[in-house]
Amino acid sequence: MSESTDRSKIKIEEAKDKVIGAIAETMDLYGLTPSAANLYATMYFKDQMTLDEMRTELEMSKPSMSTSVRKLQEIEMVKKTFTRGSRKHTYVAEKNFFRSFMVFYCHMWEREVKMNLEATEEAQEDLIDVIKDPTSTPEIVAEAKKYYDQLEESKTYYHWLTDLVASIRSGKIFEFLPKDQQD
Amino acid sequence: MSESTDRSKIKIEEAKDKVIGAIAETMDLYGLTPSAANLYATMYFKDQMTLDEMRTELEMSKPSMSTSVRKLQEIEMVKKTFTRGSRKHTYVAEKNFFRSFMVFYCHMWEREVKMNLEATEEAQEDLIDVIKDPTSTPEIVAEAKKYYDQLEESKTYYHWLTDLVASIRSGKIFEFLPKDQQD
DNA sequence: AAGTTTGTTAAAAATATATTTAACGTTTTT
DNA sequence: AAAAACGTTAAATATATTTTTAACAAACTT
Repeated sequence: MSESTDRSKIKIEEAKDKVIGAIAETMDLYGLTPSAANLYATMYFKDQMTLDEMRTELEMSKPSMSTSVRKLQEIEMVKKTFTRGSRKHTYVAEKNFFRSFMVFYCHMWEREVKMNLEATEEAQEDLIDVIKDPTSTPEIVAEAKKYYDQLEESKTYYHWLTDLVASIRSGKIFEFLPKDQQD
Repeated sequence: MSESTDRSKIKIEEAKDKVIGAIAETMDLYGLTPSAANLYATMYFKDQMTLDEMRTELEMSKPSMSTSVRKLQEIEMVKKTFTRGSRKHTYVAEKNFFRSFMVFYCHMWEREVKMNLEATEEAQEDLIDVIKDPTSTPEIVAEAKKYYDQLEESKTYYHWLTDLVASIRSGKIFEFLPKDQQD
């Protein structure tokens, strides 16, 4: 193998590594552990990988790869694939960033809406009790009303988030914001 | 002060605490420290607060409040307000979730686009060098092309994210997804 | 059936992050 | 000018998270 071939191979690796670094840093910011972030970024340039290949490539322990890949499966950044012949499990990275975006943010936002809306509505019920209570002083009632209104107002946001999730899931958002707009 | 007044006050506090807990947990998931998350959620129900009030309310150290409030200012969840008379600084929480959404995600997505697009374009230049290099073997060229095309494809996503940020910043997204849609 | 291979679980070690205590520098009050 | 108030920085402590090593269980091979 010639030296210039070596140089080209090294240059390809360097090119990949630049992108791997950027993707991993981004994933890290999205709350993945460094090992899961690096793993996903590495898999982004591979067809498929086994646990042992991951361990070799990232020079990390097998349990670390095992937990990382499971976490990535949970958030649907990686899927298990059936490979006949080999006993080893093989995994494939999701390479469509639109799909990753959809799964990641929709999941996050739905959780947020559910949790906060439930708390908000329970709180509003409590506040209504206080407002209706004939023994409450006018000051107390006024305070309860103030918070009730603030919470009512905030619900607009949660409803909007719900709509946003729906429009992403259905793909309708791409009618408004097309995918192929240039620069 | 009567007992039923006490009961009402307690009920109001409970109502607030439910929402505070939910907001704080969400913020936590968004990468804030517990202390900053709790602080923001607490401030959500207050007109304004000084550092000492924060310390008393959350029963935490002053430096902890100081760092937390600075972090919250950075991401524009809290603003410093001028209060005449008092030497103490006063802070106000952003109560419009739409604005918080805009600032938080636009910042995050712009960072992601800048970072990943830069890395992608640098990588593509390297790959073009390899492809153009007359000493590269056909196999090497084919490999370089494969990665080049994969990167080119991914740019569609970054362009779309850029458009999404623009439509949120400009408010145009609300023409497509109105704020006041009911349930 | 004994011995491998593969992947996971559990405990331990390593690392990173969050929070507090103590010290400092400014500004203000007396 | 000395003392107090306020906020921040730096070092130390506490806590949580991540990763590894070691032990295990299940499936397969011989």
